[in-house]
Amino acid sequence: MPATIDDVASLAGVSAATVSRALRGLPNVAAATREKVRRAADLLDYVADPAASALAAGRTSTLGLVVPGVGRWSHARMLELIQDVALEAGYDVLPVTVSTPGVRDSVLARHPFRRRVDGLVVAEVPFDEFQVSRLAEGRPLAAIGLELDGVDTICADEFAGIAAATEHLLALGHRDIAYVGSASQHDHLVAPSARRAGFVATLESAGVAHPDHRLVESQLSATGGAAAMSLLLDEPEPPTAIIVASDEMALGAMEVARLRGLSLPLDLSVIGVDDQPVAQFVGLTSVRRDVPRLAQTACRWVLERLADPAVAPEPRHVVVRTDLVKRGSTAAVRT
Amino acid sequence: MPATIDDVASLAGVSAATVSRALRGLPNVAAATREKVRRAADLLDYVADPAASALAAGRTSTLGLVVPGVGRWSHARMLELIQDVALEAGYDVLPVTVSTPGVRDSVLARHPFRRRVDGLVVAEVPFDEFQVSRLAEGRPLAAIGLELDGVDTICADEFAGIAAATEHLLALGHRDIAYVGSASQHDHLVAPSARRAGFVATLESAGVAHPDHRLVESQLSATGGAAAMSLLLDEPEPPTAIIVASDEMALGAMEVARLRGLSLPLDLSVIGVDDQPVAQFVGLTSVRRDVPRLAQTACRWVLERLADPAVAPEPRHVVVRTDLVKRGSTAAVRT
DNA sequence: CTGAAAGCGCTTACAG
DNA sequence: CTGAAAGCGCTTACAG
Repeated sequence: MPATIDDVASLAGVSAATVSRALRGLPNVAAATREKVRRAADLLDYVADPAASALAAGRTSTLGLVVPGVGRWSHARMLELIQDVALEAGYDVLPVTVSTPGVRDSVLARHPFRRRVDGLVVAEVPFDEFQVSRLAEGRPLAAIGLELDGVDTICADEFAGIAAATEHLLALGHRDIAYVGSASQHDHLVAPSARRAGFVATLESAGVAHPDHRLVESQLSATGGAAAMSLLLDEPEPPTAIIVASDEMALGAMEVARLRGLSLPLDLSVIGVDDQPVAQFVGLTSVRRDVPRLAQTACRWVLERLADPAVAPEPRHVVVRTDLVKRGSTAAVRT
Repeated sequence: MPATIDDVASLAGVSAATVSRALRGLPNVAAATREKVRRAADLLDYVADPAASALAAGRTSTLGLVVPGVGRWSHARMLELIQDVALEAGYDVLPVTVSTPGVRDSVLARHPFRRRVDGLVVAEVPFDEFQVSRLAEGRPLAAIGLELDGVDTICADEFAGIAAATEHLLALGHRDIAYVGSASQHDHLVAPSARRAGFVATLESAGVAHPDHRLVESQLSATGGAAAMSLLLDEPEPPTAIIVASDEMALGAMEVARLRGLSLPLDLSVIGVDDQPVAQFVGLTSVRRDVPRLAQTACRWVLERLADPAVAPEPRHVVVRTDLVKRGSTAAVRT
């Protein structure tokens, strides 16, 4: 049986209240007392029971996190980054993965965070204002990649990123460009619509056509990229360049293109999104998103509001710049 | 403020004890009473406070999970699968990602599961018996991909999988084969050593050489595969076939090979591990691991022991078969 | 089948 | 700076 606060108290010769104060670093504890308590706690390998603390204090010291599966590099990274920031601040993180709209609804119905977390971060999962407030139940919440009025939001400048990618291809002489976006369109999800809009707007202002069959939707995975590429290559006249919504997709797409006998980047230019480590290795041109910035900011905002409920009375909305990293996967169009 | 058990009790006109019993489906509650209580709870949107339950019952209804980061498809899948099984049984999952030996040691020091979980699953994170028992502190634990005496373990037959892959290449006439394994070698981690052994043993029994420079180690990611491939292709006489330890690695490796002007599979045969969805799409020959079986079994074992501490007094050790799925990325050696 | 009461292990005003 | 005491919201023997 693990030691309790009373064990520590009697070993240190003080009251349980003093142990509690000393160990949590509260003020108004004599330095000598604190030292004595610390030694006793160490000796007994004491850690406060989180359930008892939560019940007594009315705080769980846990953060909820909603992510759309962790199959994608950027979401796996977000999970790790948020866990790091939270742990640093003495918070656990309770992640829930929401892979489909069905799961999302069952999550909403099951209240997985009810009384379980003090605040939460929602990362790129399609929720509207109402659903998000149902999840939060009055607790601090920050959203990544969502457009929501009442809560803190941070997202990458997806429009500018894809616009830059499109311009890059135009500058290389491409006039038949395809865009493969995420299949999970949603009013409040920033990426899918902003990217698409960045693509379309750039082509339009250059006077270049963007027929519907050049706008494809697929899963944000290598498999999804491979599937979309197959589709595009099945057409009588395939595009000369393609922008896909993640680097994973790009890898899958490039592999299929090469399987089909295309020589890259001569026959086809490819651009991904995220600029995850592999992009540099395989020379993939990619729209870099500052994933650490997105994840850490969202997490810190929640911690801030937890520490001081009066901070930033108005919801914060930040857009983080994206950068096009040009590499060898894009080249001048074949003439 | 969310409703408490007393709110439900007074609304239903019964005692808190009866509410507790009725809602948890315990026997010895009149059907009519149970119905009445359920309606009251629904009306008040009541969910029992997990902290209070945990404190009173001495159980947290939470499972701990240790995974080595979630950047890899198989680990992300395991997280999802285990979450599903656990939720089904009324348990939450508290995952901790351990990406480096440094993090592993700090996890051991910080007791992240102390009083926080009822049992735990450890998936492919290098722990020895002593460390695992320190984590478990007497609670049920199951390990995936680890060779440990005192606890339930389940792993894929990595030796047979890589042996089959190697035989396949030999049958295709390859005599210069490279193997790229995981950089995280560890006495108790099954995959790295079993795979390597399967590779070496198969070549030896066929009388084929396996010089040291054909045994490479790298990260289990597309980046790691790309890096290893670069290394191998820098040699004066590159191998004609390569087995890499994950499908992600294979994608990275193939991309680099093609970038360098090789034509696949004519100039180079490639085999991955896992057979994740993308493998089928890009025609990658891969050693299929039954990830759902691994994850679900481990999770169920823990739940079983939680339900009945007397079950299976002896630790269980199961090895799950692997299957080589042959596709177009492997072909006869060029003559 | 149901209820009253104790207790789980903490934290937090309140006194001193 | 420290302690005694109440209380957080449940569950669980124990009685009936």
